[in-house]
Amino acid sequence: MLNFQADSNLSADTWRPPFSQSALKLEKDERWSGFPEVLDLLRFDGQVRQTHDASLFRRRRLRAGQSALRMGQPFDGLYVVRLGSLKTWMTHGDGGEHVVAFPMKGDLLGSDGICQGKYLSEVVALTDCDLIRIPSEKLFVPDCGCNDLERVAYWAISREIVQEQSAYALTYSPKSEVRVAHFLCIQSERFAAMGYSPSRFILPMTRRDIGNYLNVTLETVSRAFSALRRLGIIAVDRREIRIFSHEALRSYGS
Amino acid sequence: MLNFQADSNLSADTWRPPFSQSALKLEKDERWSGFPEVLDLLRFDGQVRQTHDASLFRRRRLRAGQSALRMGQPFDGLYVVRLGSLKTWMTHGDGGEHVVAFPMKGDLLGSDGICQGKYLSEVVALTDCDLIRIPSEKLFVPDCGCNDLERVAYWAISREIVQEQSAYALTYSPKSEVRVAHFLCIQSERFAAMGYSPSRFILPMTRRDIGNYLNVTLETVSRAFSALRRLGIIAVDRREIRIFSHEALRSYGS
DNA sequence: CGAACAGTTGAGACATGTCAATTAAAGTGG
DNA sequence: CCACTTTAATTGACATGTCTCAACTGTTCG
Repeated sequence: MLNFQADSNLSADTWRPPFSQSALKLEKDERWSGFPEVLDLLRFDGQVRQTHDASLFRRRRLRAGQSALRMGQPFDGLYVVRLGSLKTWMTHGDGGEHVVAFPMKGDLLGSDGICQGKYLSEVVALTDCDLIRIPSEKLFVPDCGCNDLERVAYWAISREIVQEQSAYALTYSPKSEVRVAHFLCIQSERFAAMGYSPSRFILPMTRRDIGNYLNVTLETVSRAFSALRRLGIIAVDRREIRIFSHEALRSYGS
Repeated sequence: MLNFQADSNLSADTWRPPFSQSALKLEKDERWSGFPEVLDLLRFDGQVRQTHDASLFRRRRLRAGQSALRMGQPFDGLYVVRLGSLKTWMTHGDGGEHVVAFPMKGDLLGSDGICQGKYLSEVVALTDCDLIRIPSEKLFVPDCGCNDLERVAYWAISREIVQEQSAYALTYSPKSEVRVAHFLCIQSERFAAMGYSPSRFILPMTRRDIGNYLNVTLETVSRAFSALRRLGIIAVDRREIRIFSHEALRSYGS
């Protein structure tokens, strides 16, 4: 029986939805983040002139289900995810909705709002979230452009492009099972990049969201999970995923 | 018989692959572009401090089939397409390739190279092309960040994000015919944005490229074209497309 | 406790992929 | 300039993968 039982204990580094109990209260007084924390969250590896920048950025907390950004809303800044998982989606003109990303800790929100001065996608919190707001006033300083923050922000935006291209390439596979396997690989890598276990994590999104993201139906996602489970590559229990062979998952279908 | 005959004359504003005869020779001496031309190409609608910026940017010409950017190559700047059509693709790890964009006049190339210092996708010219190089020296000036160019570049990068999201949403449709119809809509709009006819143009890419881009086989693309032709919505002759009803094309499948 | 939702699984319909044949166009070399 | 090859594109027949519809279970939430 490969299926992972929900009642067994999760290890300390297993990712789980944050603030599920009352973690929010524990840091009630920490409502600001500094520039170094932003750099750390973004995993910025370049050089900045003044690491002693004393700028403080206001945090914004969201309950699961709340909107972080609304489509059409005027651009008022970028957000860095400090904690939590979100879902970015666009309406497809004719009413159809399409999930385009699942932002997590360290990801940037709102970068699509710069060019038209308004956000062009909707971002909703899947779990309780903690965001750091980088207001447009600090981004676009007209008097002096000598601004480390601006440089870092644009570096992060370039990274967004890469991530989107990767995500786009994700949907390029003839078979849905391969797409799902690849999706799990990417999720695993992202959890690893955040410092959590790459072999055991809880997906914050529904099967329907995954299917929408991968352009298959939720039933197909479920069947793909079951197929991978039968092969002994993963274990599935609701939204909890355990990966037994990253190699098999990565090379699945090729 | 709706099928458009190849031997009939194309109107002046119908887009056709540039430099097909000897247009290159005509502007042999124009090897530089100024800042205003870059702004115009990018269709930048914001404010810049000094429109009298005398910066000149070197152009780079490519023959059809030549690479504009190679994956892994160190980042040395961004490029703005002045003329021509290109194809951006990524290798998918296991050898599979995926077309992620079809850049055209006014589009930005190389924005995925900033965050890791090397280009992460391959860009190849589908037609003869003329690019404007914006070197990284001019983009990242360490001594004084009061740089309009940098601001415009990042604005354009934000637009890239939006375009990619739209392209990603493109693949979200249950049926392949809908995807192909939507693809033609987008192409039409892009030709219109460049000042060409939205109702009559020549696709620069093969059916295989389109299929790869939309994640269907080339036969399915061909069948979708034929289906739309039989409905009287479009006419197809090789790579030349005529659109008889933009409305029908846009709302197809919904 | 009942309602709503998330998820799994099955059966059948249908769309798309695969394989193959054909045509037209474009490039190649004598 | 003409055979020759290669490539792009269309179309058909068939196999197969995915969607649709449906039933059922377990969980969550009021």
